[in-house]
Amino acid sequence: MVDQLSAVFAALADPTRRAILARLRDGEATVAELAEPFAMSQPAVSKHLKVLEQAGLITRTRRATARLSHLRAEPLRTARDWLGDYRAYWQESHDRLDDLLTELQEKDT
Amino acid sequence: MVDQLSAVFAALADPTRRAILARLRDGEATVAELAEPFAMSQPAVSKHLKVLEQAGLITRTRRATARLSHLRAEPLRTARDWLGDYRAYWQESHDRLDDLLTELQEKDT
DNA sequence: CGCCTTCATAACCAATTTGTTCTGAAACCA
DNA sequence: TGGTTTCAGAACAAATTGGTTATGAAGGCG
Repeated sequence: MVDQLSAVFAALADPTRRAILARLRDGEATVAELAEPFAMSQPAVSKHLKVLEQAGLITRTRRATARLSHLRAEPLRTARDWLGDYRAYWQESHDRLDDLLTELQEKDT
Repeated sequence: MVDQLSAVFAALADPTRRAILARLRDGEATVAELAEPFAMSQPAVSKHLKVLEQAGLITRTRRATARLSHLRAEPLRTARDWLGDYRAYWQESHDRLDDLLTELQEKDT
């Protein structure tokens, strides 16, 4: 994988990895904890964690024999910024009033 | 690919496909026009277009012998919404003042 | 009609992805 | 020290991806 953005999107393309990220919003977790919800072996989860780490979406620390994963959401902001460049194209109508209403709606969110 | 979100992120993971989407912001284009910037065969580009179409990111129409691709940005909004759920996690500090400032800053953008 | 242009599809190939099982390293615990 | 827990890495297999070349279908044009 050459660029950061491709790595992030590729990491997000897998539902298991998205679920792992969602879990990590509640705080750090061990590999076993992260593996628990999935019908998949521990090494498979370790591989997913490696993908997430290489995309910069998690960092990892040790505590005793456990390896803790931590969410690192910064690259998600980059991805979101990229998507933001298309904001003008995902509204059907393009007349002035509609743009204004959308603009106001944006401010509210 | 099971779900829509995975398909969209997978489609975005390729720089060629992101470049195609960017080009389509300037309006519809033929396969030949889309292929022109890339050092790659026409069938390769056709395959990329198929991936984009299946992710719902383009629609296609005919005009004479040409097949025109049109940007359909709606799924990008869905992807951006998903990323938005992590907004609270991509700022380092989490104290109240910082949150308030970020909140205000958000409204400005 | 016959030709040309535009493009999709088929067949193929190499590399990558996503899972598996087996093994062993690292760090704590009795 | 020796055992246990936690996890990563190696080796393997199957499916997918991203490219190729060859072919032919669809639709104007002389």
